[in-house]
Amino acid sequence: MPPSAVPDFPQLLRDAGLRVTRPRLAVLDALLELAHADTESVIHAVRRDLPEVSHQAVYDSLRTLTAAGLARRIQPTGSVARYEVRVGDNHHHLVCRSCGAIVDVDCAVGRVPCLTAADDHGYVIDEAEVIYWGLCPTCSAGSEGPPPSRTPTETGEARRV
Amino acid sequence: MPPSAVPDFPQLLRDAGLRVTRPRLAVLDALLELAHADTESVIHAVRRDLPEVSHQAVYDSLRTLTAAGLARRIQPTGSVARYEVRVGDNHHHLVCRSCGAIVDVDCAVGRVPCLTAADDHGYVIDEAEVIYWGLCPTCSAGSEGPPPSRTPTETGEARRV
DNA sequence: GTTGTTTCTTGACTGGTTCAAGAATGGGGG
DNA sequence: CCCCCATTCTTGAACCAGTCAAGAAACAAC
Repeated sequence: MPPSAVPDFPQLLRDAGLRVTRPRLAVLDALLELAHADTESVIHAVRRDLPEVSHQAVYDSLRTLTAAGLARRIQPTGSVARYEVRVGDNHHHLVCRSCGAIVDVDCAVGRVPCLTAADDHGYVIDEAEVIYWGLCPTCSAGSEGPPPSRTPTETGEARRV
Repeated sequence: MPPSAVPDFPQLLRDAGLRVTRPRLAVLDALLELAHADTESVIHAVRRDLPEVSHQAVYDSLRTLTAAGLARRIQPTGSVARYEVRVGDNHHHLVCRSCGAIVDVDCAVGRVPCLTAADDHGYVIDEAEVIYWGLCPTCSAGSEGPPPSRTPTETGEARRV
């Protein structure tokens, strides 16, 4: 993918066999802008362009885009569903136990990391999802108590792995 | 840990500074028996021993045990919360996209897999959680349609990684 | 045994997500 | 360029895992 090129969303939708609708384009724009947005954030962003879209349209679009592989849905334990546009690289996520902030991290080992499980139990594996848990710089600095901007996600003491 | 030894749950609770109550012991027994049980399954299992426990007691116990590190909570995207007793090894999970079945897999690479992120972004990382997604033998055999025993977790075509 | 704190019971409630019926819209064929 | 039909969106209600709150019961130290 050319660096910092704006994706041709209408074409991507057509390639996936989906209709090109304004809600879907607005949702894709919102995902591109927001990074790890929950559904509510997406709804708000979409309504800046299209004030009249229903929340249901956003839910439907997110589901359709996810099923088509244009978006990716993640849901760290204790969090609501979050979405991101699916870019070509296989990156993973780093989640703060205290404030829930999420950042992307590249694969630890080359391009395809722990993809091969030690024993596949007969499963046909198509994806390895990795979530690193810890404390973000802000939360680990003021140990314990800096006011979380989000609902603390099952706050617990950090455990050794 | 001695192989196939029954854990001394009362002692484990005391060591964690928790009171030894019958609901908690029953929850631990249920987790040991069930493996990746959702809350409803735990409630049913617990009520075989203690018919009168409230669902709230189970929720509280699961939260407390998780916070104390005696249990582990996982929540694959699209699924409800599931719990397992926390054993010493650092294993991961293999989830069927179609029927939601979950099995354990050992670490891919030695004992600590992709634990070290390529860039920690200043986070203090304490755990790496790996979920492999795919189709279980049953679901991949009858391609598409064998009646899922559970709610299909956001069924989508298998994607390449 | 007594006492004080933690935990459990009961019952109501929340909020993210889904369901359902009908209106609107996108896009290929005429 | 317009028509038509399947797909998609709007509206409004419902669902359900999980949480909150107040009082009763149980655990554990003395």
